[in-house]
Amino acid sequence: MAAPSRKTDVFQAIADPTRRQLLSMLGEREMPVSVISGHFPMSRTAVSKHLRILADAGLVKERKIGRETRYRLEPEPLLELKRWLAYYERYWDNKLLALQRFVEGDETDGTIALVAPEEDGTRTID
Amino acid sequence: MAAPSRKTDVFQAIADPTRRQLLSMLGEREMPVSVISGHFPMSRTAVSKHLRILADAGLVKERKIGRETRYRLEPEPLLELKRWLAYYERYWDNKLLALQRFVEGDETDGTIALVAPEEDGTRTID
DNA sequence: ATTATATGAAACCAAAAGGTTTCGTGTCAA
DNA sequence: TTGACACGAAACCTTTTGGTTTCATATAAT
Repeated sequence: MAAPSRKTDVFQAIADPTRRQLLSMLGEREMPVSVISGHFPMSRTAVSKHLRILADAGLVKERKIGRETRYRLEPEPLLELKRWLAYYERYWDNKLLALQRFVEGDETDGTIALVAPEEDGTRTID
Repeated sequence: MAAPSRKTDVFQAIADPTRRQLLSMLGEREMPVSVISGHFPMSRTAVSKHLRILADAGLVKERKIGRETRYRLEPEPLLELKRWLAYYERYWDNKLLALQRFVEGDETDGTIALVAPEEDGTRTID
């Protein structure tokens, strides 16, 4: 399955505080737009647009029931974030950090040598 | 300690692909601006601005050496991201998800009941 | 049949983001 | 001391973002 190459980037999607709030809200239960938007100090339409962005990133799924559209959390894309973050776990090990800084003291030309992850966490195939 | 209430949001800071690339690059070694910008298809000034944003988020630290400024990764703020993400781990447990959806089938009024994390992952003290 | 409800689409707008070029300043090298 | 280098600040421009209001459409309720 891999990454379904979504329309909107997950990193981009969660950058907005309103959208993060939406996610936590929709994690609890599926909800229709009007109910959701009741919790925000902005128009229903604005919330609706945020929901679309989240949907484009695969972070929420919509389901039509009668005249209402209900949204619910779809956590799977967050795994990409988790993967990205996992790389940096290694820096939380202080010993490794110390070692690295020690090495830095020597080589000062700025050449890149060590291995990096997929540089930006997105599958850029070049 | 806690959250030093940084000028720029971590979520915002990592939203840009260029900045994510910068982080992975600076994780490997400390580097001066001109060397860093050599790896990007944009002006040195543009890279410099991205570095400032990262610095404002606490994700990189700068150190002046002679006429050059070297930047290095400062991974600590990523812990906020990790904390945020940790909340959603619970949804990756399929059993819990199944249970929740079952419950949803009953209560359809859209009232919020369950406990949410800090809604948007930022320390909003009100 | 008519009216009310739930929602998305469209047009619009101000502010923020991401870039550029130009300029000033501090530092190193001849 | 003169020039080259490394860098940030400032002014500027274009595109994107986050919001608004208005309108159209589908469904539900009377």
